[in-house]
Amino acid sequence: MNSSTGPLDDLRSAVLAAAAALAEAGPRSTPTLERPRQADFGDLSTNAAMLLAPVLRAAPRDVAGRLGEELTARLGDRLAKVEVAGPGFLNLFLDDAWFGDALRGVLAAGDAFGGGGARAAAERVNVEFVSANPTGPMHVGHARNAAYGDALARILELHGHAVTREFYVNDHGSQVRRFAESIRARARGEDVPEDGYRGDYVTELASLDDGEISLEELGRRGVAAMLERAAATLDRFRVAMDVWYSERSLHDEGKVKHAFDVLAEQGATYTSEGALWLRTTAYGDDKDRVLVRSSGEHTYFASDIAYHQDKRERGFQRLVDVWGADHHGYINRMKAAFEALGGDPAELELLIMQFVQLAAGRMSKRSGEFVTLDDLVDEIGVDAARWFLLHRSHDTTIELDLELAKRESAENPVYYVQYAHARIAGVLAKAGHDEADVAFADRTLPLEPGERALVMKLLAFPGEVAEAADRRAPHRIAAYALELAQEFTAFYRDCRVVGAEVEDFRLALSIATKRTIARALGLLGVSAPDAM
RNA sequence: GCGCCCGUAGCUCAGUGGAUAGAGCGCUUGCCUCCGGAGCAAGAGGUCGCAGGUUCGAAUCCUGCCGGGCGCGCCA
Repeated sequence: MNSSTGPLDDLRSAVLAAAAALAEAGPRSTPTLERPRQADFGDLSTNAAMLLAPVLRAAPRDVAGRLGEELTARLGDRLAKVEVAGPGFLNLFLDDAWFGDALRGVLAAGDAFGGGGARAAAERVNVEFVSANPTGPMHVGHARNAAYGDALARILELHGHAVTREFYVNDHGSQVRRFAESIRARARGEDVPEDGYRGDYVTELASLDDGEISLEELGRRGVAAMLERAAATLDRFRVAMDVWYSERSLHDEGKVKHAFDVLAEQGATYTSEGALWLRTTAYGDDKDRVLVRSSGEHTYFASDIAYHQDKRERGFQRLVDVWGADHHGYINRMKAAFEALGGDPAELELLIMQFVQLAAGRMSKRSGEFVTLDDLVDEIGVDAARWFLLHRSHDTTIELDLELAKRESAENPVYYVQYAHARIAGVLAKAGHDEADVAFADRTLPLEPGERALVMKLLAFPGEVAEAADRRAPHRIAAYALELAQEFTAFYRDCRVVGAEVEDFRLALSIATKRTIARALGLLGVSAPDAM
């Protein structure tokens, strides 16, 4: 737990201390400290007095007045002015020196800026995502899952957690057999079976079948080939998995048996109608679930339980699974199973990605019936694709019209953000500044509104990272990056940098902005070019 | 029928108790002697699905409806 992650947190502490001076119990909930919509409401505003009023049984505006006095006593000349406004807001006007120190703080934080604000202790986190079946190419749904899981991992890392990125490989079971049968049929020039795989990619794998090998071996080779493609596609999409975890290995290494033993010890399994069941209803599921079918075959659920038990035994403090919306009906049973294994259900997070809906009538021809991740990257590039997939909340469906996306890619806001970054690089080049020396003298000329606004926006970054991390919401970083770029552009419009009397300050501000844009884009896996 | 997600500007969507609800795209009108015009400024455009409730205060929390998506296998 850090005592301070920046000037905003110092102010927040001062507000809380001032509140505590008025009422020992403090406000009934955490006060806000945020940038008001209107400039004449000050640099920052807090609702602390309104939260305190019921506790003190006093009028909110009176409480605000007293709170302002307490705050003034604590902050001295850093606080240029306080005003009581509206129903009881307290608007804070900060001194120029405060902004100068704040900017120095941003620059001094260097690569750590934005991180270190973890509200909870750092954890070892396993993020399992994509996990596309190795029997077909990855489509846009996997692309969204990949972009989201990877960005979440990057955000959690900056936030201070130790993250493992993991891909669960479904290389076991009937689908692999059907995949092998499909390849063999193509190798022989026959039609694929009724329930087989039909894409051209299956035909392309026909050479794997020399006619001698077993169906099982052919399945292994087919899966290996598909995984190689998946890894290449993900690499191109800037996703680097740490672990590719084989479902088959769970069976081969006795981990399924082990998980069954753990469940049996807890008395959570029973046999009925020739099948082995897990009593998930004891943990909130609507019905019990089969682990071993009466035929003797294990269900997919059995593998998944063993997989999660293995993750627990590998010492992660938090497990995050990123699933597609079509799996949400699976949540209760997985949570139940996790609890039956002895796990704390709070340590298992099952995040559901809503679908990418394809605009009707604009399907890709290449893969037959869907737009693949590779298609998307081919058409609009990694930066635009990742931005498009990440800039909305994961729990809302997004609509993809590939033709429209192509046409509009030049108008994509991601380029606006990148442009701001490149423009700063241009300004620095013109000033002959190498970004090494970011020192600046204390201001004698008053700060311009654009300068104050830009510093404030920079200071908001650590809080945004914390929110994005805690709420598993990378899209907030995209929104922040756009706002920061807009704030810089307004500053750039109003404040001459090169040759200005306060050039040193403005160069330092520009550099801090450039780094923060690059960092925010980096969290999304989007590049920040110096020229475009 | 039950469960999960969604319903906010023409379109795509931010906004999980605070001041006059925002952005991008699209549309209208201006702006290239000016550090990068992939830009800037101004403007039009809203019953925040509907109805109750909680609160000093609700797009936000609760309840019930309506509409859309998805899921309810001894499939994976």
